[in-house]
Amino acid sequence: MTDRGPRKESPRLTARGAATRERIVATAADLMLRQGVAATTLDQVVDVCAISKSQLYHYFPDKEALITQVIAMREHRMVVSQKPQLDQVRSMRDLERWRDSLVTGLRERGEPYKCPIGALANELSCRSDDSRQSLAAVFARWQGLLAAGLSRMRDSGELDPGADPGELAVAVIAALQGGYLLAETMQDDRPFALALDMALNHVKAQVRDPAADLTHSAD
Amino acid sequence: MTDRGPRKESPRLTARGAATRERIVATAADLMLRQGVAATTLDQVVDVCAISKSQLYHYFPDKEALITQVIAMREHRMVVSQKPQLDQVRSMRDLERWRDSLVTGLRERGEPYKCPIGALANELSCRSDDSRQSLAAVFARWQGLLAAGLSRMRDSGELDPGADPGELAVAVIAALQGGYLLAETMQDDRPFALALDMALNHVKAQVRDPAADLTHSAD
DNA sequence: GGAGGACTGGACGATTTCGTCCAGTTTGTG
DNA sequence: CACAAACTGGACGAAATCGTCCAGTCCTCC
Repeated sequence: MTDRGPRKESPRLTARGAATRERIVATAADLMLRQGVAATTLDQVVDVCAISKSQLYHYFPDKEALITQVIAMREHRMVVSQKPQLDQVRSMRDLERWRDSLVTGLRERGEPYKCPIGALANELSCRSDDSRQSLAAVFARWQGLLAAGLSRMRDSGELDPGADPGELAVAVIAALQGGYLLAETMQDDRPFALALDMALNHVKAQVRDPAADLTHSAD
Repeated sequence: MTDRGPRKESPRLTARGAATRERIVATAADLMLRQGVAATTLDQVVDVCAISKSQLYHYFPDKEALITQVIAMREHRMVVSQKPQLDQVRSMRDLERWRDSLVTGLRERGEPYKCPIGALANELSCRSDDSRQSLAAVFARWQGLLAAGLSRMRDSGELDPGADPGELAVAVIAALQGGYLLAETMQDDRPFALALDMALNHVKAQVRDPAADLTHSAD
């Protein structure tokens, strides 16, 4: 995603040009997270980004194309921030660490209590089927990262062999999304934490044999 | 909500007038659920509703006021459809019935896989603080109905005395919301069912004594 | 049967937003 | 240096949308 390689009809792009382009997308992504997609004006992007309108239309044919790139950036950022952690998941403790970093991340960053992907999905899923499918793919990828971790837990015997990592991952992400929505609406981060706790308990309920766990957790 | 009683400055409203007014709100609510609030035009409302624009502005000073009424109608409908069921909740079985009716309701009604309240919350929470607070109040009321049921389960001994109905309700509603979002985005109702199953399992984990349950569930 | 609310129907102005256009300047690199 | 890409800056047209206005008709209840 960072270097998007030899795309179609990219008429030679300088490092500087690529940087500007990236900055435009980042600015749009930020505004769209705070205000919504429809409520974000191209003139706003131009102003905040401190460029002239011609530049915006130099890099993007229209607003649609910009939105598409915003989605791509959100996917990229999700992978960058989630993959390192989720790839480490091999036990419930790892999963709890993941949850903790999400909760503290929610509190600390100055952004609204929103999921950058979920907010886009909510607004765009009914506007263009292309966007909807892209967002569905992002969710699928996120679930895939989580499901891989759960699979490792299952293969190592921590999870019950009958547990379905894919289904568990879907449920966990759903809790995550709902937690974001309630937290944002009520301006309170507790719903987010409660939702994630529920999700982890749901996973924990599939832990193979709690007693067996005690045998090697006597640290 | 249906009869909104003696509101401020309601200059005598005929039955017919009230009906038209209600029809406008219902039409707007429907369009806004399908397309989003910002994407719904007043001209669209006028067209679908088959009234003239003057009528719309006869009943509502501006779009904001209409949105406010849409929120009120959504709350009313939520209470009408949820309260009867949730007031009956006294056991896990009742809760499962509630879940089942939500799942089948999702499939059967022709609407998108969206929560009418959650979709509004997602779009409006960052636009006006008034709307955000109204929606927060709706969520709170919904959670209250559910929490009341969980309280009855706790008082009757089905739930552990240490269980917190309020927190449980928040988590369940969060799962519900996330389930809606994933279902809509992926155009698949399974995430919704998975999320609700997780939520009910979370409640069930607080059931006091599973063994005692067997004594009177031999039907 | 009369008063007042319900309603038509479309013209209209104001504003916002998208997207175009272009003449000219700056920057960077072969 | 020369060329190409990066960039300015604002004027501009087109379209959509909000909201106003009004002359006149229809309905309904007292």
